[in-house]
Amino acid sequence: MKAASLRARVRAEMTDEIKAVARRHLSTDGANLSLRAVARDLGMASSAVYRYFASRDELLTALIIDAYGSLGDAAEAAPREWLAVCHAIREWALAHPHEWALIYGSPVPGYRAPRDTVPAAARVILALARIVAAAEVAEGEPVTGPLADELQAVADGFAPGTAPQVVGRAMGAWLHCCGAISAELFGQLQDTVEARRDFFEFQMRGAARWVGLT
Amino acid sequence: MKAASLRARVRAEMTDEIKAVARRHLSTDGANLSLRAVARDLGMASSAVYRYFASRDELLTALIIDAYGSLGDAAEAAPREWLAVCHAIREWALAHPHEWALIYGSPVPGYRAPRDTVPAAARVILALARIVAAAEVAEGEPVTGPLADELQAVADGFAPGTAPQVVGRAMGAWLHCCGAISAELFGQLQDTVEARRDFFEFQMRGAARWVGLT
DNA sequence: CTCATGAGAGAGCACTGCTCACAAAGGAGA
DNA sequence: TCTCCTTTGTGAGCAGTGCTCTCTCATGAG
Repeated sequence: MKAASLRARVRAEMTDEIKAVARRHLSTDGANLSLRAVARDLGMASSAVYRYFASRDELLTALIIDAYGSLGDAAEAAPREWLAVCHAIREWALAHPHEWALIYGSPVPGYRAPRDTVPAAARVILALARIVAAAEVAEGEPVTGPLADELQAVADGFAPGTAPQVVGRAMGAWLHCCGAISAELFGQLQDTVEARRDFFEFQMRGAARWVGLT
Repeated sequence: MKAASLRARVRAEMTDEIKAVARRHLSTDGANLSLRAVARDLGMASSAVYRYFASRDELLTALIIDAYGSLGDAAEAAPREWLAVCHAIREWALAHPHEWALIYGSPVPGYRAPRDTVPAAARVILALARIVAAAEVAEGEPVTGPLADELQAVADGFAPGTAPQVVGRAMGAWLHCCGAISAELFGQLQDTVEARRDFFEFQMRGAARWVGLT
């Protein structure tokens, strides 16, 4: 796997370059990314790009996976504390709004790349789950029915030993976090709340209290 | 304004017909709505549609406003109770997923029609705000700083006499609601939670408790 | 040192949004 | 009633898109 990978090496570099240009286009033109424009910027024929990505959707999927990774990095780099991680996530979203829209906005073609994205997406959630699992939170009133089993399964996978209702509350906090960021990014708070950071912190403090942290 | 409106009348009918076909296309093809395809379905030249909508974006804006109206209707038709309204909103979203994506997903071209949509968007929120305003909720610990003033301004506009921190919590509940529905619709809960309705109810019960209802 | 494989070019298809000059067709004013 | 003139619809056309195909050619593998 040394000299044999020379060709694979330049291929990987080219792939990265395409993704970089595509990411730049994404941040200026929005979600309607043009493969031809990317090729034009790279000084190559549009058909050549298809040697690297079978379709525009495949390029987008690659960008989505990378975005999950980047967001995961940001979340893991923050201090292991609820508010810190939340703010790290929000700041990443503010810095990469179109990539946030790509992963948490409406699915672009009405279809979501199925399995490839799941592990990448899990990292951010895990960063929050770790905090909840590490803390001692009150269990509160239990959930019942099939939902309890499902939440128990999630708990077994993500944070063993956590009560299902705590998992449910943690997921709620995560939804609250996503909702707040998306609302801010997508213009839902326009002309209503300008103290965005304070508002977000207020929301996430509430979410933490609901989960049972502190 | 009687006979003079004959022309305006057929124009309005034509406009509605275009929007209806566009809505149908939206529900099958997703967000990448094709004006030409709509025209084709109507048996008219694509250029004729431009007599009614100056651009594809303008058509989409019209659909967005209509969607807000439809959602507002659904929310107002529900019993004036927290959980009932939340479930009505969710059920509307499940019935009109692409329209939900249109209004609460990522902005399609990176741009949001500015003022036209605001009053339409307010109705759903008002349906929830009424419930909070009508209930007697504990004020809890107060907010301070500029955020408090902004929340107070929102309170004065939406539900006079409500404490700013209650408004903040209510907005949080709304964000939680939006986040939960979007997550369900956009596939975030895939392979994790199947008891969707129970999960949503669990979330919104928690949101209500956080606001201070019941 | 050959030679197959991978990378790139370019034409082409069907589609898109949008503009333009043109042709009916109907209501408004004389 | 007759004449305009605004409104509505047409079809061609431009620039752009995703994607496929065939072709060429340099280069790394054997």
